[in-house]
Parts: sequence; structure tokens; C-alpha cells
Amino acid sequence: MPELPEVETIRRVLEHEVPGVRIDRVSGRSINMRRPLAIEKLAPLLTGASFLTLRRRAKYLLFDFDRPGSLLVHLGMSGRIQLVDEMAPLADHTHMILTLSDGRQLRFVDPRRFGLIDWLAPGGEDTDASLARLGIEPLDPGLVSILPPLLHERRSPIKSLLLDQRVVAGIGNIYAAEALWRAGIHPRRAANRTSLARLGRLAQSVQDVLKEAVDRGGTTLRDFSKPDGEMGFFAQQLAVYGRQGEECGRCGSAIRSEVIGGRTTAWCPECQR
DNA sequence: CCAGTATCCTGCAGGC
DNA sequence: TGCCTGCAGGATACTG
Repeated sequence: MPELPEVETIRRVLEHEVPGVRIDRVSGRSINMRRPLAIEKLAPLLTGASFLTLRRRAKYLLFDFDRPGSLLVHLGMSGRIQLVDEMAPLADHTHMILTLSDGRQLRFVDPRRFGLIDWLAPGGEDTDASLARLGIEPLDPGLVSILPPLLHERRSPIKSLLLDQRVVAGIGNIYAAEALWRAGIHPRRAANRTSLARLGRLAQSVQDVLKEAVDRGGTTLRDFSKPDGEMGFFAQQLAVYGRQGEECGRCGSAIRSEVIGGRTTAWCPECQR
């Protein structure tokens, strides 16, 4: 269940593990995901390729090789990547397996199939339908100056805009709630009825909470030796997400929760206005 | 263009 | 035990 920090953690682990490793075999079964997964199309593109670098854009991973083009991966709600010995037992809903030259396999598992595995031709970062319309990267150093004026001309609940990938690309339901708590802004507040100063504090909170989570993922990364090779999950310190009914850590009020823009949203009625 | 809802899919927790 | 409902960390097509 990956948000940006989890995806970034996976990127860092894989960037440490796979460069120079060659793909000997591609297996799996073509299946409907967010886009149709076409193993027979991917196999000739990937077989024999060696990993070079790993990039992240929003919650997308891009694998680069010693040949033109990139592998584009999105984990959706339930996607996982495993880097395991080729003899390791196969998880349910393993859709694609890359057998590597070092005896391991890179496996893509996604029960709900909201994720995406596709090939990007050279230059595809700019033309791919999903990537091309992504908004600003939330960890971009310019976020605090760029985001407030963008939000300020919109009427939607501020929470919905944080989740809109065309505005800012990579914030998910957890960190949207956490950033709003830190900034003291009610998730249902209309963005255009929020001062630019407060929107600036919100942008700063977005960066703070994401950076802290990435750092925590980096900490987990040190003892990355779990036998099943699962990646991207680490204990999280959350103030409001999933804590409805519990006491706010700042003021002691009961955390509330309602559906906003189709997503369950938790907030402190005292601290957030 | 904008805002809000419906939808893809499986797994799991909780109520009865 | 099983059956049912609702909900899940995402993204986007569609409607008004």
C-alpha cells in the first residue's frame, strides 16, 4: 500500500541491489491492470537487458537499462515488489517475474490490479498519458512558492486538491491528512478561502511529513534483510490518519473522520480550522 | 474548465 | 462455521 515515501524507499533499495544485474527471463501472464499488462510485448524488450538506474516520478518507478526505453511501474493500492531467490514460494497475484542473472527474481505482485506495468519508449516520460499531466513533485524545492497560488484559485476542499495528481503529484490519502493536521487546516476548507500564508505553511508541512517518512524508510532500509524480500513497508508515526476516536496528540480532542471527495479523512476538530 | 461521483479489483474485518 | 456488507494507502472516465 504504497505512498510516495514507500515508493522512494523501494527505489533506493533497488538502486542499491540491481544495477549491473541482467534480466535472463521474463515470465507472467497477460492480465488487465490499470493498463493491460502484455507480457509477450515486454519480454523481448526486457530479456537480456541489464539494469542501470532507477528513477521516481510521483508514485511511478522508472527502470532504466543498458538499452533505450524504460520500464514504468505503479503499485496502485495493493502492489508490492519482491526481490527474492528464484526458489522462494510464489505469492498469489504475482503478475510478472524477472529472473535475474544473479539467481534472484524481481516479482511484481498486485492483488487489486490498480497498478500498472508498461514499457516507455525513449522520450516516453514526456508523452505518456499518465506522466505528462502530473503536477509538481511534492519534494521539489520550489513547492512552497509554487503550490499556494495554484491552490488559491480553486474552490474544492483543500484535501481533494492535495490528492489531485494534476496539481501536485505523489501525495496520497495518509500524508494529505497528516500534512493538513500539521498545518492546522480543516480538510474540507475551500482552498480559495485559505490565506496564501496558510497555504504556504501547508506546502511546508507536506514536505516535512514526506521527508520524515522517507528518512524513516531509509532507516528501515539498513536492516533490509527480511527473508521474503518484501519492500516498502515501515512503521509509521501518524497523528490523525486511522486514529478517529483517539485523542489528538496536541490538544487531546477526539479525532474525527468523514468522507471528503470520496476518501475517508481524519482530522482534529480543535486544531484544524 | 471545474467539481463531484462512479468504477476498476481482491482481501479482510466485523456483524449476524 | 459461513454469508454479507463495507472499506482499503490510487487514478481517471464520466456527468452535470
